[in-house]
Amino acid sequence: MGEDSEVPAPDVTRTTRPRTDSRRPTATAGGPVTGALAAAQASALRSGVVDWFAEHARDLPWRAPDRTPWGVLVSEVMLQQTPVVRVLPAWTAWTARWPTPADLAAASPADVLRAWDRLGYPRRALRLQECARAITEHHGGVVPDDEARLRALPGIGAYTAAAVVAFAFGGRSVVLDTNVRRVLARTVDGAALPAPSQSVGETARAAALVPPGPADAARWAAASMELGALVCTARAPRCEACPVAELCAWRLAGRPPDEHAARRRTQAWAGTDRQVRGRVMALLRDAPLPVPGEVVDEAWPDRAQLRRCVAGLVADGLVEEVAAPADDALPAYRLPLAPVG
DNA sequence: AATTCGGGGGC
DNA sequence: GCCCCAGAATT
Repeated sequence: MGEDSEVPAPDVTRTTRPRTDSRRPTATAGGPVTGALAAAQASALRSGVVDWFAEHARDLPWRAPDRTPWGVLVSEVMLQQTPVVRVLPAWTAWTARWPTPADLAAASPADVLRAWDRLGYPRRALRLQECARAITEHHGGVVPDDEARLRALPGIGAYTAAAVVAFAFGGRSVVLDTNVRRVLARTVDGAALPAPSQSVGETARAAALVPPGPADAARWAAASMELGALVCTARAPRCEACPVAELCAWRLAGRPPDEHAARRRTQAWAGTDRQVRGRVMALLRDAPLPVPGEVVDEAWPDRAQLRRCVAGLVADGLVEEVAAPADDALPAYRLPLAPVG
């Protein structure tokens, strides 16, 4: 990111901004779509964010002109709950090694899981390979460009399908990720953070904000996400650098605290099955040969929990059991060599 | 609607 | 230590 933190001051000379005295009706996220946001206000929001994006967009590799739809899809799956900075090196190595869906479809799951490394949620890696196989077998090796077919692929949910449509094909879709949710919660609803769970009304409101033209819609999607990632951040929002601070309901209300704070429970980590599973996966990733059960047992003090987790990993297709070398020995474990299906 | 599922970095 | 991160699938 060569861009430094100098952000041009908001263009206060532009006087076309509509008066804001018509106080925004206290619309909840699920409130009426039309009328929740004046048309002029919506227009100012979109143009402010898109113009800002034109100057401040990061040049991420999956945005490069030579990107492929498959590369975009891979990036989106990797970015599901994993920050950009950690995805960057993994994505580069991954796309160089498996440039097409057919390449990934033919790989060994063990290699796939090792390349996934510590991006987290390794089942995403397996689903991505299943996705590659489905594209290879059912779509002639070509990434579908419509939301319905994308949505039907393994590991592709509402967000990712919409994102691929917009970022790989420049199509029109409703891209509503954690960043966009937060930007709209603040600018439109005046809330510090969006509600813990995404509502139908919230989706409809986001849909109403998407520009009619495909190119504009795709640009709005990228721009609103980028604003959330770089300026309108969850922790320490940089309102002084925000292109739409002048119309942001949250800032105008004095940045009130999060109403849902009490209901947000942070995911426990220490001692959970997720930690144990992660430890086992790390052990097997680093092992060139099957690891004897006796060795796996040492990976976690609570043996019952450990064995339960290993069984879960086997059931999930993330780990393969190898027959014990002797009758009185435990089976060994390794990353799966061949796809299950 | 609520749970499960990794891992790391910023604060 | 707590919180969050370009979510999806399952129950």
